[in-house]
Amino acid sequence: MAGAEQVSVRNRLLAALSRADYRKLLPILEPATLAFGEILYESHAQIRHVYFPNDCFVSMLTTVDGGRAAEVGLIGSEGMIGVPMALGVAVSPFRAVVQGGGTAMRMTTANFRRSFATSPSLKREMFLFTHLLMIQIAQTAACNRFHVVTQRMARWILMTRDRVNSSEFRITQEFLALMLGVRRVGVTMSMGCLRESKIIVYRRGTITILDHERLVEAACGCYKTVKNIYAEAHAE
Amino acid sequence: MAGAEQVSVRNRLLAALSRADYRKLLPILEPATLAFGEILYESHAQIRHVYFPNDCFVSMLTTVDGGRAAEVGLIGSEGMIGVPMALGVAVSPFRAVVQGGGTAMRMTTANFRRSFATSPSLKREMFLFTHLLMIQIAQTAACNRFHVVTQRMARWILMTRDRVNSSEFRITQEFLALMLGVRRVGVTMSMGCLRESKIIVYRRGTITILDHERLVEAACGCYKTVKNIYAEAHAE
DNA sequence: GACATTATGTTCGCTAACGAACAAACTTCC
DNA sequence: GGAAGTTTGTTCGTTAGCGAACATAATGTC
Repeated sequence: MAGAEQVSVRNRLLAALSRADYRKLLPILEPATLAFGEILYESHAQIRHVYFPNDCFVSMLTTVDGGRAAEVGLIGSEGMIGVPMALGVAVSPFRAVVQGGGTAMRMTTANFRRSFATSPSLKREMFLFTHLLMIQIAQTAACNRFHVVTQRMARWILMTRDRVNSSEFRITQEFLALMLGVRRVGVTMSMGCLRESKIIVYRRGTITILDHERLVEAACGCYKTVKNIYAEAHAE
Repeated sequence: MAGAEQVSVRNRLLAALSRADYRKLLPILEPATLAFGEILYESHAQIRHVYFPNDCFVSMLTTVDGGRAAEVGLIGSEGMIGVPMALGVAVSPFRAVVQGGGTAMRMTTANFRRSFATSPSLKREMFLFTHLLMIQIAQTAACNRFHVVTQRMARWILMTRDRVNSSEFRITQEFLALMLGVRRVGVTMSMGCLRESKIIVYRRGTITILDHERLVEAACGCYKTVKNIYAEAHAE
């Protein structure tokens, strides 16, 4: 048994559990190191583990036309990877790709099923997160419809900032373009604009936010909308 | 007590319940007639009833920038309106608008909470549907990103067809444009194309599908993708 | 230091869709 | 039968983004 004691558990979903439920989970939680680019779930594939990110974060992608993919959700320490399991489904409809490397706690689906049935606070927190993820996905749908690349990109940078909890992080334009479902040229242009306005700087795979406030202005309202809903849900 | 016996229950989620659970629900289910355009939930508003459509269907809309809205989900007799209740949340994140008038069974949130806790098959079916709705929303997000108006419109017509279960139904271009989040001009153009190709005909608020097969070809793959996932989920 | 590799920058012509405005046709209702 | 309202058709100039191709710059590797 791996034991969760070796790594500091900083997942906020786990942190919200009742003392009793958390104690029950500890022995079956094992720490896992997730590297950038690692694929946790392939689309339509069986879910083997449920992950609770500590300091890593993961993109959920949906593919269309058998090839092109777009990000529909971004999950960090506020949530979990494997939401379908909470709904009794052991197949992931999305591809889950590690976006920022780091550690996570994980447990097998078998262990998860047992704990889930007997841990009321785990149930409650996971359902709440499922609800929030659904809102995030829906907002992304509307966002994709109405907002221009610069706005969507600014939103993505902000969402990522919140999850790495740092105003500097590594990301290439190519990769960012993949997430947003646009050409790399579009990202180059948009990032050029933000740089010219001294809102961000970047060089070869690293972005640094200079002016958080103006970045929020540059982003569409979807950023604030979703962030507020997440915040309200945990204020109650 | 209204009693569900007066209206034939044709909701397929209810139909999938165990005999015992269904019996428990019958006395608290009341029939409701829903008219086109009726708003079941306003965004961020309290959920008072959960609805199980018999022959009506309902759009879930997300707004951005405090005004413009886009449809993120379409729900008919295969599902329910009020998914957040299954996740323990009594506030609807979306606006729910009746798209096609008809009847539905409904129950109050208080009654729902009681039944939900004691009806395993209701739980199972509602979680499954929550999962499916999430997939539909995510697919819409990617669809909005990649596909042109004609494809998205064709997809919408097909999805609606499946829910009214008829190749002819009433819808104005103006309204369709609102759902897709595009200008009415765009819908006029796209529908003109489909008419020219003899795939559909229409006149003042009524669409008729002439060639179902070619309409599927004109639509993006998102239609088939989601439809197959729904079908597989109920084949198990 | 030379070289391959990766990341970013720039250009081209083209198309889908935008906002705005107006015209025409069909219904409804008095 | 005429007026008002609703639905559909068409046009205008403008813009964001597309696909493709190529140029430059930074980094790692032997």
